[in-house]
Amino acid sequence: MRDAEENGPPASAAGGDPVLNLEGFLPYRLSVLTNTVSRAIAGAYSKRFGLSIPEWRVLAVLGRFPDISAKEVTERTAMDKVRVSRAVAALRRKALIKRRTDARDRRFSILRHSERGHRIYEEIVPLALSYEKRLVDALCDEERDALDALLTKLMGKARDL
Amino acid sequence: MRDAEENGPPASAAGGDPVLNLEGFLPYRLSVLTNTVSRAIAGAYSKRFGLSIPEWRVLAVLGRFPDISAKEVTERTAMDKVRVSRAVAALRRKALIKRRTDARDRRFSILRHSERGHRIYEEIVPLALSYEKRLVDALCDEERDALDALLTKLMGKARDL
DNA sequence: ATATGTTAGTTTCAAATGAAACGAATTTCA
DNA sequence: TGAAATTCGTTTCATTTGAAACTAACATAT
Repeated sequence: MRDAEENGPPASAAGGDPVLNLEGFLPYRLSVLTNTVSRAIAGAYSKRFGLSIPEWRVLAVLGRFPDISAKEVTERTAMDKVRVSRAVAALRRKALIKRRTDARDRRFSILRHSERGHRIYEEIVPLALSYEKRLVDALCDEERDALDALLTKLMGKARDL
Repeated sequence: MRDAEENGPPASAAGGDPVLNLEGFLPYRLSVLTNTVSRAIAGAYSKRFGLSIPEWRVLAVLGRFPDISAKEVTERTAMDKVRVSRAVAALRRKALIKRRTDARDRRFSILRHSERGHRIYEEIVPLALSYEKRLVDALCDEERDALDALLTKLMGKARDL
């Protein structure tokens, strides 16, 4: 690797030049960690089951909350409605979920696993949980609790800004 | 909101049906937090300076490590070489960075801010740092240290899997 | 009832993305 | 030497993405 000064001042030098230390910058570190984790998990089911990340997320949330609308899926997955719409369309094409229409308000859909979709879901869940477990196994109990609290706190703050 | 049972069993019910609690699933929580944070920061400079996220990242890493190659940019930003190539091309089009060729090995580029690029960088850095500061202000000193250690630990583990 | 406004979900279109193929420069090894 | 292999960076091409426009269903107000 070419030589370049290692680890200068963290935020601003004496002269006043502001410098951003990318390696220590929280948003950047979060981004790298998240991408690494997401891809690892996606790799576990995308090839084997032909599911995209949005498709898996919809399947996952329907596993826990059957018979909800696409609207509620957007709320529970933090994906925008276009992504959800396309993921739902793809899952229906593959016959992994079924859609009814809410009789009380016919704008709403009612989504639910198909038989096959549910079986696939039940195959993937242990893989996902096992990955999470191996990841979290690097931490002791106190660290796990701390992580949980930190993520909750940061998420709350991030939503405000 | 339509009613749907709140918070069932965390991982697997007595019957043996595996269930994934998306709200508590670490990879998912990381993803939501990261996207929220990234968009908030991007909003601060994309409109005002017409920079995409990859472009800003290249500018940021060149602020800290001037005169590095595109290859080294990929290593320091965790972006793939196609993204870096395009971000570099865009920044050159906007005359925000300059490119030379390494005389010792003419496959390597040598990248550096232009005058204008450096001024823009110096305008954005305080915005980015201020956002990070407000985010981290939700935490006390111990929590900050804990967060730092946790991210380092998780990143190390994630890389292995 | 009719108009106006709002909401759920889809489609369109232009931009972003990444895998794979590529060209140019360099290194390796016979 | 010179042929094969490797590396940096770009380009091609097919897919993914999201903002904005749209349709259909419902709500509200006049």
